[in-house]
Amino acid sequence: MGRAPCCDKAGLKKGPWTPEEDQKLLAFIEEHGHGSWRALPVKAGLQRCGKSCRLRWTNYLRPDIKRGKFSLQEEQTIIQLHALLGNGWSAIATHLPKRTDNEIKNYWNTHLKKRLAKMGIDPVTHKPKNDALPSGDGNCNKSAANLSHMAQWESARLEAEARLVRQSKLRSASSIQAQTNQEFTSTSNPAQRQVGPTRCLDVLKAWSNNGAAAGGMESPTSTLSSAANVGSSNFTDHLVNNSGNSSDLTRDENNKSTIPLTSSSSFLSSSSSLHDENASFMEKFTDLLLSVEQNHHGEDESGRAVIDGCFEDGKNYWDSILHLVNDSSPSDHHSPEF
DNA sequence: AAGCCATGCAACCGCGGCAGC
DNA sequence: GGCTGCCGCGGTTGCATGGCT
Repeated sequence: MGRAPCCDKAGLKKGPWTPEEDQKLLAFIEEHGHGSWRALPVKAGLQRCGKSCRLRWTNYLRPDIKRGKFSLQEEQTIIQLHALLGNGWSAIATHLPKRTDNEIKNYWNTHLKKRLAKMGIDPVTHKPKNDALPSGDGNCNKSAANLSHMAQWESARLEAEARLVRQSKLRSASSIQAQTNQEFTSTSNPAQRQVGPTRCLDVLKAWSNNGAAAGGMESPTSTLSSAANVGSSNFTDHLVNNSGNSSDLTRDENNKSTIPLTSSSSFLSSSSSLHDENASFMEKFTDLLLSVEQNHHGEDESGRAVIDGCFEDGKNYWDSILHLVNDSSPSDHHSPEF
């Protein structure tokens, strides 16, 4: 079964794009916008299928694309968002301005996945590979359940935001030629502007404040599947109560769940000092990443030694991050309230 | 210098979701 | 409500490049 290939017609070119083709595509989109991708190749005089044109535009020709090496902050954001969203590259990409989902996906597969593996962390679950987490007491499990519930919320919210971004882009597509450069370079999309790379740290801080640092905290994704089994908890009650009025909530038709869309302002209380705390956190997490990076090309064993140093006494990946959060937070008064 | 291998990245492919009819 | 076509996403492939032997 399956759909017939969109461009199986003879005469349609495949493979690498030539500068001439790029120029044609660019010129056409700048003048007319892309409109229907299906019809674009003919109008633009290109012997390509619409799909190929869309891909070339979104992944390469778009003026807002930032190329080159990923910064450590971007890496951290990717890792953290991947822990929440899994392989939701488009959703992750909405939180990394100027990066495409394809680029992020490639970077994950070629760099970050390997690095996490080298750190002894399963890149899929973001848990230590030979994880032998103690079952802990009831409180610990409860905290884990609460926090995983939170992670589920955050994950759903991020996806909803990503969806809004996509819809917004669709709406603006028709007028793209009038604002091409400005729109893409300034990230005028409100949803996209709201969501800075540091927002994911809110979740980490929340985990921290919910006793995760007490040890044995699982990664969000690792518990997502079980989160649905968690009943209404104090935490989630607070979450709903504190999420502002009902206008802050929107119904996500795909996820069939109610999701706070006003970003961290409603989901987690944020304060100006959070940025400072994040900066401090980032510095320490950067050191952690760098220590791995510096051994990236070295022997596995030497690299492992550094990793062991970073994760001594069996503390897992998330504990380390959470400890960094704690250490970076001189006062938890500014932390999310629940 | 040549061959081999690993890596990175651009591009393709197939599928699912959604909207219009 | 079912069908069809389009778009976008995620997985995968294949080529280019650089490093090593």
